[in-house]
Amino acid sequence: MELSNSLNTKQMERADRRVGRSGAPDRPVLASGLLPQLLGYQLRLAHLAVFGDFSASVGSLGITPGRLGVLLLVEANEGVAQTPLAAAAGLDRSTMVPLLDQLEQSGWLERRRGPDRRTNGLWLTVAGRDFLARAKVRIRAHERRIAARLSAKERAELIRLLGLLRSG
Amino acid sequence: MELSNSLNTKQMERADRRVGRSGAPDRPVLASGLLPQLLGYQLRLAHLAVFGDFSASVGSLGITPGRLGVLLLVEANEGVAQTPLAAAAGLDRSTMVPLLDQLEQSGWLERRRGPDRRTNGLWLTVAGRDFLARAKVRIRAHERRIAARLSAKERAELIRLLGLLRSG
DNA sequence: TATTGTTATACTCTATAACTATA
DNA sequence: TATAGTTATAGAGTATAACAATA
Repeated sequence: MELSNSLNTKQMERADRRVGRSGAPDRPVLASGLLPQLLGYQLRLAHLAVFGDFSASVGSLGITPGRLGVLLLVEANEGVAQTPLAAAAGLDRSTMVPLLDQLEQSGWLERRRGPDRRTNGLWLTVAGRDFLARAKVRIRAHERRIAARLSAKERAELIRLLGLLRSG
Repeated sequence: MELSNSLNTKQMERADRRVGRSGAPDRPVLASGLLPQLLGYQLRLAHLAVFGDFSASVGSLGITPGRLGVLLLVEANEGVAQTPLAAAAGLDRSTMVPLLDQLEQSGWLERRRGPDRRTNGLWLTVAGRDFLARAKVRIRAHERRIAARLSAKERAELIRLLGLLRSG
């Protein structure tokens, strides 16, 4: 899953500047050598462009893509404990602690003591639901933007090919 | 370019465990909610899988993908100064300093005083060339592995679609 | 004055190991 | 003993600001 590992604010700005919608990326004057022939490199550039747009769009709501991803996971699994949530997000459970602290401080989720009293169940607050509704508007706009040059068929084909890559 | 920002050893191992070739990824028991429908998320998973394979393959040579990328850029632009190299790699020039220190300590490149005596020209050493030759063998094997499930036509189509995404 | 490489410093994201409370 | 959450700590990768040398 690996929802975190997200760009921070500064990195978002740099990614934006480099690959954003403001026209041509400021291409290095340097030769790129072997790099452009590599599938992984092309994948990285595309990921960077898409993720940069996502970060800029979602970031202005005051959250990073990683934290938003965690919030979406909690939405889909209300009452989930921290350790399985961390596993689903591809993070260590110790890494999840301060991340959840922040989401809790923002008032978007809360920890409730579970039946097994070692665990915390995670629940969205009303504010958290409101926030997610607003975030999803941004997400939809983002999806429209990045897929603007693809037909529905091409979009589906891209997802299929990405899946093949992943299962390789 | 953004060659760095690479996975470290620990992250490589985790990525490997999660998406590697050892069979099924250990899927979270959790519902994934909105996430799987997002193009950016699918892109991220594919990138993670490919980058994990690349890291594992290249990492056993004692270098991170980010540093190897810088080495490839120097190969394609011998004599380049630090600042334009940093720009091409998407890094700050201050970030490039310790990175180049390491490559220099590994004996793969050297700084030579340029005609403008404020600058260092960067040059591969003989050992650096040898190393790159070995690394390229790994890179080719990696490309074969990740594209194993794609026909030549599909591979080309994937690159085309990724390009469309990027120029969106 | 401006630029290059450098240093000092700090921030983000992440992990491991050890602690505590519960089981 | 084992597990869940937490804390303390560390490391990788990155940036900004300020400095010395050179232009």
